[in-house]
Amino acid sequence: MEEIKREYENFIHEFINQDLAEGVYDHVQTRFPPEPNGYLHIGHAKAICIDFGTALKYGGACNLRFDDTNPVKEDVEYVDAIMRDIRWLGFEYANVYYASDYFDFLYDCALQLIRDGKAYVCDLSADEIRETRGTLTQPGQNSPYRERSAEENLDLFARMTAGKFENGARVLRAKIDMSSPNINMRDPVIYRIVHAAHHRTGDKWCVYPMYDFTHPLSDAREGVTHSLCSLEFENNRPLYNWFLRELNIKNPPRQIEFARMNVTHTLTSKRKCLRLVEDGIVGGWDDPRMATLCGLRRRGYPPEAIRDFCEKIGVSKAFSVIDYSLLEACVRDNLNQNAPRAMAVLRPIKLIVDNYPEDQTEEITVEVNPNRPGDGMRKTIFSREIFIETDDYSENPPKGYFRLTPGLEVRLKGAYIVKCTGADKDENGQILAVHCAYDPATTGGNTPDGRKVKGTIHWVSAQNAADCEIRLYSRLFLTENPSGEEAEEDFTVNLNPDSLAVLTGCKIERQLLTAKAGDTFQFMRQGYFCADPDSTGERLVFNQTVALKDSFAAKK
RNA sequence: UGGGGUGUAGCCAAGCGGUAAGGCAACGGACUUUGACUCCGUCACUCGUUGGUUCGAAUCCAGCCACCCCAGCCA
Repeated sequence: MEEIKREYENFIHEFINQDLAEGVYDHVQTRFPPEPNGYLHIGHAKAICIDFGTALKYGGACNLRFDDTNPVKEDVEYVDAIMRDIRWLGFEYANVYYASDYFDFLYDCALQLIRDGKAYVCDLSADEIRETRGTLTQPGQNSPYRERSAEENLDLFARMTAGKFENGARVLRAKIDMSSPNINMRDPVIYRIVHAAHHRTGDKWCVYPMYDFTHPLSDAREGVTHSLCSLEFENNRPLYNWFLRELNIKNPPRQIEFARMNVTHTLTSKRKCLRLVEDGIVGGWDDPRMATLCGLRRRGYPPEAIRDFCEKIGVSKAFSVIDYSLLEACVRDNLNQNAPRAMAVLRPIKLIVDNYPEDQTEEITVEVNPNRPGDGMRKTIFSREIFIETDDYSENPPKGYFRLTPGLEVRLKGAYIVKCTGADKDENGQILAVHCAYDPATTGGNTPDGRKVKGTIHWVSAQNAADCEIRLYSRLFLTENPSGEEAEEDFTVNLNPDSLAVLTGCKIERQLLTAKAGDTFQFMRQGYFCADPDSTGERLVFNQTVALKDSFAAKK
């Protein structure tokens, strides 16, 4: 246990440990500060795990704070979704705050800056401000309005606030240094006029504070000690500290940056995701192909697996793109341990057990999850006609093939040992059905005589199938990589009430899944199925297949 | 180009002057009532690069190279 803890030590903890040791802080408080302008995705999961995980590690609190300072982009739809997704991921926020709750406080701070001669109202247009900001190599020029008196600034700012001016007519700027090599310090805008209703404050305001001004002061007001954010804000840190210093904030929070997460084949750009939704390319933000947390949830990804993933990728400042296979490994690992099993047949072919009475059926039992004996057994029906995978029968098997082939035996999982006796074909040589004979002495697939049966295949009773719909995704990613597969295919599936399924018309073989008639499934890449928790309330899933097929193919 | 960052295996990532952890992927092999799972083994004489300091450098110093971020009245 101790070793595991040590493994997750990272540079953020080093900073915090030092702060604690030096008495800079006597506790730790963090925050997760999303802007409610979109859904949380896998990339946010890392930030959430770091923000909440760090608080947890030090016994402190982590609050959720909505950075809602730009009314034109934000919406309550997103705040609700964000809260839901964080809870689903498994984290409890101590409080929910909104930057908009601090508008009065922030306004007072702005007034203070003006009185102190550290902020001024600037009449330059957006274009003029850009032109006088200078470039990467050239310093900017002071605004002609930079030396206005505090009185004039106060009056102007009051009129801005009173709605006397149009959008963009004037802004409030911090008076710092137009020649700073850090462009963020060149008299940044801290308030702008936006005549738009805010999703929480309505029409109360028509001036809104900018991020750079809002963030440090919100952190300070909440008592945040360590403000963890991603690398692109490193350039903003001097500004973050400037506001705290100029406003004489005691016990100022400290900003620490870490590299954000990128995952191969995964699209996390808010803008692009929004377009996919708006253009109807996907069914919504929670479409299983989306990398949003709610999309992953509908894929059947357990939240524990996502947290495990975030721990495994570590925390550093190096720009990284994590291979998707790591995420999948975490999901597989979790599912393999916890998911109930079932048999399903994709691309079915009929297997007729000739010596089994036509009117007979019997109940067989199989473990729910071989890794968890405590989960008990499940029942399913065996009958004379069953479906098996087309690929599990071969007339001219390659070397090393140990599934069904004429003259040889194979075990039907949980049922009987059968020997293949031949197959029916149509005039074109297409196989219509495979025939076999079962050994009544091998109930449950046991071999009382001790004989070795190398192959075991899954199957499903042909009689008890009921129709239902299945949506099948041959690839769960939407990707920017043109070589990435994006196909979505719809299939019809037959499910019987006893957790046996026959899936017809799809390309994937050998799956294990749990199902009830009427369930909806998503196929998730090659490897596992998942029930849609929204429709069934239960997560299913797991399999092994394609990996099996691949390794088999590789051996040939 | 000014400033701020980052470079350790195919992908992440430890390492903090004493001779390159771990995970994913890959590849061998064993086991198996699903060829999955599980298990065992292999996988960096070398840390972007060139020099320097040192008995000793991935770790310290200098130069160079590559990539990322900043010129929103976005966050």
